[in-house]
Amino acid sequence: MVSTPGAERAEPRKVTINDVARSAGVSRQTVSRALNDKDEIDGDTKQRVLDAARALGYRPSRFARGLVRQDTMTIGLVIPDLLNPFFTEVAAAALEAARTRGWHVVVYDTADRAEEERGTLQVISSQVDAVIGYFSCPESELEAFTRGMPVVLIGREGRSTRFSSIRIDGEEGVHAAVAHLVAKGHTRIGMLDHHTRAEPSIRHTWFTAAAAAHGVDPGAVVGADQTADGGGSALKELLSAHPDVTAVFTFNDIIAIGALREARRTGRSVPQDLAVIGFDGLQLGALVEPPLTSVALDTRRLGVLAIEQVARLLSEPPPLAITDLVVHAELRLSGSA
Amino acid sequence: MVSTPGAERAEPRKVTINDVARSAGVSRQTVSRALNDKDEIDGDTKQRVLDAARALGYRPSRFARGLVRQDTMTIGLVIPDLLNPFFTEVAAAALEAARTRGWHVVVYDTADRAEEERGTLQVISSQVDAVIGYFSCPESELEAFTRGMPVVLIGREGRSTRFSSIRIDGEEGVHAAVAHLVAKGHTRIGMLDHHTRAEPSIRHTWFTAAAAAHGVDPGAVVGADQTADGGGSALKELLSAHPDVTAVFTFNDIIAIGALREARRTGRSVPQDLAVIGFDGLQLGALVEPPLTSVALDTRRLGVLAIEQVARLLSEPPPLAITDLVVHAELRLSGSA
DNA sequence: TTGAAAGCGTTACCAG
DNA sequence: CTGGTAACGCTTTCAA
Repeated sequence: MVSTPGAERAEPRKVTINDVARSAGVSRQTVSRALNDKDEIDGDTKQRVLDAARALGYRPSRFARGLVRQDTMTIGLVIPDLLNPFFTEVAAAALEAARTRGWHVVVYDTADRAEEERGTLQVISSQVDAVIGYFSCPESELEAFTRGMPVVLIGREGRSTRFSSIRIDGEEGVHAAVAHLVAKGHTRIGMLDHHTRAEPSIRHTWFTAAAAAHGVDPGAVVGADQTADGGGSALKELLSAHPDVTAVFTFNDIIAIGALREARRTGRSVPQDLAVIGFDGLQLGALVEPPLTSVALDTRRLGVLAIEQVARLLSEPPPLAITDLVVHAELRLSGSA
Repeated sequence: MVSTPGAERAEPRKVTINDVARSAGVSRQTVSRALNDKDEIDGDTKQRVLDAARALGYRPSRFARGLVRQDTMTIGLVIPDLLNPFFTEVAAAALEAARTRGWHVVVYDTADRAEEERGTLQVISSQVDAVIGYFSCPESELEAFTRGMPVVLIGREGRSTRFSSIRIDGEEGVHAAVAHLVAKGHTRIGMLDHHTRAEPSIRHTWFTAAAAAHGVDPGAVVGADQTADGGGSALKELLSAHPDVTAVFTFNDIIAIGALREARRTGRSVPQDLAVIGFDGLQLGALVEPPLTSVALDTRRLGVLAIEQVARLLSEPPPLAITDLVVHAELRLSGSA
């Protein structure tokens, strides 16, 4: 939980521009000139001011400065887990895109907990000019906390027109993945979904549809934590419940990688004994053995699109033009299937 | 490069508290009361104000608010590459530690480029209350840009007392790594250092000393980019120059993982044909095959210590108490050596 | 319960 | 080249 802010302020009262002015025997404005490197100031005076400022340990207040020169954009980026490479990749792309615009990005990691998400939502509106995030709370709540602020949702459909959202469309990709497995002769395909808070994931829906389209029974599904360990345990569970499964599709690459490792541990070779296809197409997938086949999307594009959409929202008055922002995920074949 | 900030402001002039007051037919203070949920206000009035605020799309200025209630702490976290899991782990820990204090963290990814680092330094002082970072520029420059602000350096010795720094001490760990390799019968041990900007890395120094202590020739060293691909190419280069090498120590785990993959590609089995020991002890090391042996440090602790040190700096007037902040790295044996 | 006035720390705009 | 004055948008204090 977010504790009382500012509990640990520095003891000494803040040194202001006035203190520096007094100490240097000049006026505030002159101090301002010296510090902001204006040229309309005498060399000696400037040096004297700079010295005084340094001596006092003066640092301009970013609030006062921001108040008068309204030229700073700060974006809040809210993600459930920075250690999940998917979000790291998105965040890295967003940071870069923001940097080219001179924008600052405050990152909030909610540890995938509703409580932290709410805490963040609570404070964020007074800290940033716009929000990009992967939220799991209901839209009504989002709405309440972000009123009047541009919000871009990633990996989630925005049902209200209040929010922009960037959709991840993996329907065709998942279809292709199942088709590939079927073509390879697999007739029993399982899925390691993620442990959802409520409903099954959309990726699961895609899987079910694709399986049905190929006459495959989509019944072998277990939930997994979104970690490699979670993927390992889930695979174990899946195989013990459905020993005839010879291929698995997973909610994401992290889970797939855990499954890969579990398969290895139990002496199955991949893809011969068990084929594995993940989702996300993380760079990480290329580092494991065998390299991971995945329904891959462009995480970089996701981050960049989000920043671009914020820019659009900022310059365009509501209501939102209903641009359909989509990142498509496509099957990328590699060693694991 | 960081472009002109705020180039894309919203067209419509900002709605202020005064606009809301006028629209609701009350005074500023009443609006303030309504929005801040004070109880000294009539229910109807409050509702009317809230409605007006929503209708106008009003959002309080964080600068004005920050100016009057000085209770927000924002830390700048500067790292060379968020996609490098080492920094991701440190960042995640720092974010979490900051969150428990109610602090906000602005993350800057400098893409490992001096130019971006300078750009960041340039703007950061007017955006945050303290800085935590992995910098490569000279201290004099750091000093100039962060005057009067608490600064905590990670993974780098602070030579001046102007900065706090958290040291990574891997001397014993590297010694143990070399000892382990020697005990396994390796007599020709190479190192994949990182491509440094200037001098060889301190890790290389540790390696040289450890090798000497064990009567091993430490001459087989090549530089590598800090990526898996970089590690792969570097291993190729090392082995072609020194075909008798049977074990390598690497600057970090990412490079080691690349080396692992390259070894596999060229048909060498690890650790039989080639032993590999990395540095950092990333979680990622447990996902590759074989699991990576590494001189491991507690990245989480690094991030947490940095935040704690900022807190200390904030409450303690300079000059800095010379606390020696260290994170020790120790050999963690696994499959690759 | 509400409003008027006084800042918070800084920079912009004019005078001098 | 320098200083006075007026914002910037908000909250706090004190009266009404």
